Amino acid sequence: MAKDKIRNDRLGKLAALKQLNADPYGSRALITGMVEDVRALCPEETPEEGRASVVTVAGRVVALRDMGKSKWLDLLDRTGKIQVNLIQKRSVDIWEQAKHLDVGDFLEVTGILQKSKTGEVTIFGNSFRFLSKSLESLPAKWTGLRDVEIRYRRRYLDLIANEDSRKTFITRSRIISFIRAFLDREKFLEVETPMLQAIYGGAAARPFVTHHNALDIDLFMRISPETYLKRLLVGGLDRVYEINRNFRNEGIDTSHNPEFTMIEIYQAYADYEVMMDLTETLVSSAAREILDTTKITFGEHKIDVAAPWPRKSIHELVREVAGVNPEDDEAMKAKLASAGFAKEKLSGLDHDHLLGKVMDEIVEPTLINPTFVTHHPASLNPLCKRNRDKPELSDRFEVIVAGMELANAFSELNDPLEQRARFEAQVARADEEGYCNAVDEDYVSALEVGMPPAGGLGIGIDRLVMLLTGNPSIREVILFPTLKPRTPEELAEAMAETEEEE
RNA sequence: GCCCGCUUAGCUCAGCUGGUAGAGCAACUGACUCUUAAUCAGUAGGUCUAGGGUUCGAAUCCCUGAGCGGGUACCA
Repeated sequence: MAKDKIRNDRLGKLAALKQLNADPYGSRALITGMVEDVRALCPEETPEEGRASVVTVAGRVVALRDMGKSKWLDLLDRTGKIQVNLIQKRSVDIWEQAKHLDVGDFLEVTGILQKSKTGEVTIFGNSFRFLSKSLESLPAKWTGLRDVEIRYRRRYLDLIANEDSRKTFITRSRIISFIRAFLDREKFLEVETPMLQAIYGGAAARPFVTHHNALDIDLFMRISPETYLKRLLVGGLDRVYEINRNFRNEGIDTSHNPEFTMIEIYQAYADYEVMMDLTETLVSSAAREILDTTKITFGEHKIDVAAPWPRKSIHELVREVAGVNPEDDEAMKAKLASAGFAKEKLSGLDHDHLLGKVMDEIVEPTLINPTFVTHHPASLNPLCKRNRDKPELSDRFEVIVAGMELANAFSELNDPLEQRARFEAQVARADEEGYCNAVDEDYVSALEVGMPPAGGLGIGIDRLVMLLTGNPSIREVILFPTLKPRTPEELAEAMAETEEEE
């Protein structure tokens, strides 16, 4: 195969370099700076003899133009590309090594920084050193790498070949840094709470189960850090947040990955309305800081994340968007049926679930710009405070953008007696709702010690990054999204299991 | 889970109603000291996703499986 042939050729070059006493896998490079910074040092005019500045950079060769006794190459690091020229005459002693250069190799280059005749910033190399010899050819520079399966499984190739992808992940990192800086400024404390939990809760999702050998107990990968963060409010850490992974054992699609990054933020003495202010400020200022604009193109949609965002109750939205009376179950059923839903599926739904269905199916797809959807039925979330005036509703909101749930927040229930009662009701329905596996007595007894009223907020970081980078698929913003195993050994194993099942 | 689509050289892709596989780039050899998708001349490279079937003959048609993508269901 061509692939093996290339590898053998490169192994030959590796051996040749060793013959020349050159280490193909060099160590520490003493660079002048990153490519971007070095480029900025380049003088406009060619300097006089003896006054030129000598710089050292390191990076991967991504293009090689061979002209016999001269070679031009492009060196890439995270910040950009810089052109390098090597001439036999100027670097006689290492010219033999230069003959073994390939696209893909990492080099350290030292030379004079000045523009070429065509105006390109160039390092005219006096010397270079191999930092790493590549044994596999990179994807063709011009066509890039489009095969999504290779892009996800071998993300390093994607990052080398596709600048868009590289930018997406750099932006992701900057978004997270921005959020941390923002919350630190507001005197929030970043904390870490258990990912291995004996009792899981804080959301409605099925968990991953794992096993601890020494304790000989099953543990659950957390579906949410919520109850642990609120224990910290009880402990007096009155503003906390955690950015980390949650795990939900459910379907995979363009907005769901089994492990995903959430930020949860809890602020004592606040409520859900304070969290609305926080959410729209956080997101819109992140956009302004990182994108320099609040206007975003997302798939088909033009979205503006500038604050303030409209705040609408579920009842208002059902009335305005779906055009039905939210108190009239039959009208909602008729509406859903006319939208193509099977009547037999609708008959089993109670009032609260009917409302949820109308929201999910009819209202949310129409919400493109960020919208606070408020006052969900209290029965749907046992951790959420009831609305004072309408106790059948909760003081809660979700943020919907481009039809997708971006954030979820509420005033935290801090009455331990009501909390226990709601947990018990939930466990009784656990089979159908899958909300939690047991009453979390430890959490309830924490509430009995006393938890201040608080606003709690969760934002899906992956979805926020999707929004701010204009990527309509969550796999484009997760470096290594969950995929089925594909290596020969893994495949053989998977096949064997399939056969056993049959 | 169900439905639809995709899978051909290292990469990006052609390949019609079935006639035995092609291009560009990358690679290799040679020429070339200001190129930048370098150029020029030449060479090599394939289990057409896997298995089975129909056929004189299958990348192409049929069946089964795999991976990936999209939709749908599930996910308050």
